[in-house]
Amino acid sequence: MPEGHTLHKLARDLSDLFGGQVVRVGSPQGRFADSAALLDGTTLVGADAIGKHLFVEFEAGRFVHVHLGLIGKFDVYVVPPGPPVGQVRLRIATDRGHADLRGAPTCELVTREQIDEIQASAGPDPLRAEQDPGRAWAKIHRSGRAIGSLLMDQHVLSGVGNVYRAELLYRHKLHPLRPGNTLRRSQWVAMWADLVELMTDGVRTGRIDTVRPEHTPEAMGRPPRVDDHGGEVYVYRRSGMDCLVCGSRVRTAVLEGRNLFWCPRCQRPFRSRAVR
DNA sequence: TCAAGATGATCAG
DNA sequence: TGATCCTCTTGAT
Repeated sequence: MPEGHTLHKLARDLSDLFGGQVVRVGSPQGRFADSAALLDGTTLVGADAIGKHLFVEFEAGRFVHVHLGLIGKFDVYVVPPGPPVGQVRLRIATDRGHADLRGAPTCELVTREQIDEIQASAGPDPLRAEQDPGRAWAKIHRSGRAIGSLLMDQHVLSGVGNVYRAELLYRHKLHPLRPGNTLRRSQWVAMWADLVELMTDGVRTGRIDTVRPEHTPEAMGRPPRVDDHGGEVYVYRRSGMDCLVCGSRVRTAVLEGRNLFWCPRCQRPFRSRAVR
């Protein structure tokens, strides 16, 4: 589930397990073998995330940059390592635990300067302190692009993926195809505050829950359900199912190659009254 | 056993 | 806009 909260939780877990420790670093699959050899037996300083980018810092100013893409996984285990299972690109290990990276399109050694470049081009990240949501607003309110597209653009906003996009738009009663330049600043301020709260919760729990207590199936007198991505949501991957609030069929479409989900009644075009 | 699909991003045309 | 990369799971055959 590689949205921003996943990477921030990973950074925290890696720092907790390996921070300040001399670690063994390897690449069982072999594609990161040369770089891993440089890091093997050195001290892992800590890890940090910027949006969907993860940076693991080692001594001597060496950083591993990981991007999980659509299918990558970085699993952290608090048990000593056993034989690698599957295509493990990168393994970090001590006698206390290990972490295995699989499927990531990006796993590379980078310098501090390269990290600064990535950070400079990234939009504000709701999960980092002292971020300026006004930088995102400056792009949104000048753009005729769909808000559903702008929210996913990592140069506009860092860390939001398909699930948070669908759910944030639902919670703010915004149709995903509504142009960014038709939004009011007050709407964006509320959306940013909501993102900070939802994503912070996601880091804590490791899942995406967006349904307000008054809208849970239990509160609405409906049978409980389980979403297969491990979280309680309003519309994401619920196409053809009934909206939890109004009962309309949730719709789906493809926007810029990605699946879009919305409720046609709760999220009418050019209306913005909040669900709350 | 095989193909499709998945919570991303980049590049060529 | 479509192709490509990366891996694993699920469902169809």
